[in-house]
Amino acid sequence: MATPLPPRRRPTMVDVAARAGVSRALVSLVFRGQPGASAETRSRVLAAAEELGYRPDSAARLLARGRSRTLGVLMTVREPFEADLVEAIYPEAERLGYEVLLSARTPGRDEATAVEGLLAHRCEAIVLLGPDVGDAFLTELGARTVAVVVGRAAPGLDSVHSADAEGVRQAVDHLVGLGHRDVVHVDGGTGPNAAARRTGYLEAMAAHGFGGRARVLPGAYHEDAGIAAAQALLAGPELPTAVLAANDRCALGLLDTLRRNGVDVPGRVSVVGYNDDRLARLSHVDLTTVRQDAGLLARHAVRAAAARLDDPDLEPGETELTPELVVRGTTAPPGVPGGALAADVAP
Amino acid sequence: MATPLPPRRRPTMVDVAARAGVSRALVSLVFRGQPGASAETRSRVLAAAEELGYRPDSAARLLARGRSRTLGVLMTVREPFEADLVEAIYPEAERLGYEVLLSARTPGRDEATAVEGLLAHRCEAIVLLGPDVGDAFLTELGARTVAVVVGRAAPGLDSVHSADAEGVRQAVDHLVGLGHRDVVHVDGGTGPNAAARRTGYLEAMAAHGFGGRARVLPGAYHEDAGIAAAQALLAGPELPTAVLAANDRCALGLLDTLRRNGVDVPGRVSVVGYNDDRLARLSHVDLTTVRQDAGLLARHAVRAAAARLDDPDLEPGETELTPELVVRGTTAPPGVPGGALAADVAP
DNA sequence: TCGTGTGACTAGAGCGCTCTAGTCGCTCCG
DNA sequence: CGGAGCGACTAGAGCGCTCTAGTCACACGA
Repeated sequence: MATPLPPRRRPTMVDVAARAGVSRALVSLVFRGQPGASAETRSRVLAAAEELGYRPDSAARLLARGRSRTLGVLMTVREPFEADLVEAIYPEAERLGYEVLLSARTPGRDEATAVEGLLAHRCEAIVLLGPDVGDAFLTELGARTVAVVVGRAAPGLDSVHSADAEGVRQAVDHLVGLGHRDVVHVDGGTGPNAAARRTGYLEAMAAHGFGGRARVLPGAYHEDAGIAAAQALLAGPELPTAVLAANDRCALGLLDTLRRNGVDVPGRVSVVGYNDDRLARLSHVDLTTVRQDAGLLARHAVRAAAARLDDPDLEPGETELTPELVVRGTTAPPGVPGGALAADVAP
Repeated sequence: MATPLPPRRRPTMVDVAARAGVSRALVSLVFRGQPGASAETRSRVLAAAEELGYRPDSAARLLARGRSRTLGVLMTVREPFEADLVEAIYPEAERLGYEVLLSARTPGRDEATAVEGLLAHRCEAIVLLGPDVGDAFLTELGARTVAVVVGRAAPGLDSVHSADAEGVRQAVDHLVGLGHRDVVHVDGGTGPNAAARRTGYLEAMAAHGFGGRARVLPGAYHEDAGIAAAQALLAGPELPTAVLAANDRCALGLLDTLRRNGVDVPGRVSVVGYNDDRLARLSHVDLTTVRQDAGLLARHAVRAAAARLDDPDLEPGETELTPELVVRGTTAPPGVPGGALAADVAP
């Protein structure tokens, strides 16, 4: 008995109800998993739905229900750390009974457009990933809907981020503990959190009594900045024994350029990144870095959104998670051949 | 005259209509940009909407309109090539008047779930990125909705992909042109398109009269496979002078491992990737690779979806784009010190 | 015998839009 | 002067659901 496919029309509840010989309301009931239908009827409805290839229309469902129970996520394709976040958002949202809609910010599509799309789809809350969202934009958005920012502090909004100064301090402690004295920081420029990381570095150096040796190189949150910084270091009078990069991508550029120029890492120079994104963990990179736990950040963000949704009068809060240093293969005590090699490399 | 914000309720057309002193229908008309409203009324409506912070609810709009004009995109966060595709899909979709909804396949969220979400949101067509979608899944999906697969051929569905054998041939031609005789292929294992690339390689080698020297190493589409292949080569009796990797990620692992073991690339061994994703283009990678034009693939995919939507009776078609070799810094003529170095490296 | 539960089911009013089929005043023409 | 034509606007049905307020049959205790 082949299913008589209606022309092209997508089957609705009415079709299922007719086929199962029950009312529309009963079908709705079954699909919402509510009590009130006998086991026998329930399975008959389900079978009818299956035969027709019926699936509930979430537009209609959204409309009829007051709430959409949908979370919008603003992301950047291509940022490995955000990918980690997205992966972690899905399960937590599901656990709390929310659907997730993704919208990407790209070079040709700004945040406003991306968010507009999410809002039009009735997202109850927006989770903004990545710190490169404008401040003015944020406050305006916060006034209009529930918004949670992941990766940086946001005044007047819910935000989840890690304690950057603390993370940097751990990295400096680790390097100093290994015996390093000349630790250079390649910073994140004007990027968000860059100031916090920079300050954290300076303070940590001072705390160890190396305030005078602290040295900050201008950088940014991408590979090219790392490459440029490495070239600057190679051209300088003497290589430091350790470099603390603004983030993992910057560290990667740095690492690669140093090695290509015959500098042994970690033998001659130790390198530390920040974020612990997937790239850092790859076996051929094996970067010592400061981990921001993407899973934890994501869970907190989703919960914050849900909490605000449950109680709109809740004060927006800032959640600061403690980052954790992950020691891998790019750090070691300053090498014995250090001085000699430095001389070799320096002009 | 402050806007008297209603408790929390999102404003609707009725609110706007009341404020502007017109009917609901007129507001709808204005928002759809249809003729039939005087310029004066139009701006009055727009002003009222602005004051109330009204934005049309796309769930309701979707429901009322027959069509959703929404394209669903199934993607994998974290695959650089897919990021390129997504970035290119947005503008083309907008050009054709479609919205885009993203849904990610993650380790904990399979394709079926991701697609289900898109379908529930009334996407008219689904664009599936990345070739790791199951075949059975595809045919079932194709029967249910308009689906376009990007990155591989798909029987009975619209698909857009590049001519893999041709791309590989270009790579082999390039290497042979440089003087290489011993070109090894690290393949993509059972991965999609891997067979096509493998065959392309074997045929190209044969065409140059080197069929007997052709050598395929088992691999996969990720960095670890490249690392393993490099280790196998290093452990072997003699290094080839060139390696053609299954894709860029594989090439990256290969590249890194070779260099770490003191093998000069491209001096001693040339390496070629496949895809030309962003990573390959980074200045510190600078990989010679076969480009699949993400922008072109994306545009074709979106257009194919739109075309099928306009005319459901259209035969599904396979679009094959010609890939193009991009010569960068990882290929060079086989080095003079080749033989000697090979002996050095071999045990 | 009647209430009074209770479990299984249904009727019908929305949700916020779109869209068809109007109505209402005008101007213009024969 | 009557109506055709037109621009500006409105009424109201309907999209596919959810949800409240039922109805109906049946068992059970007093």
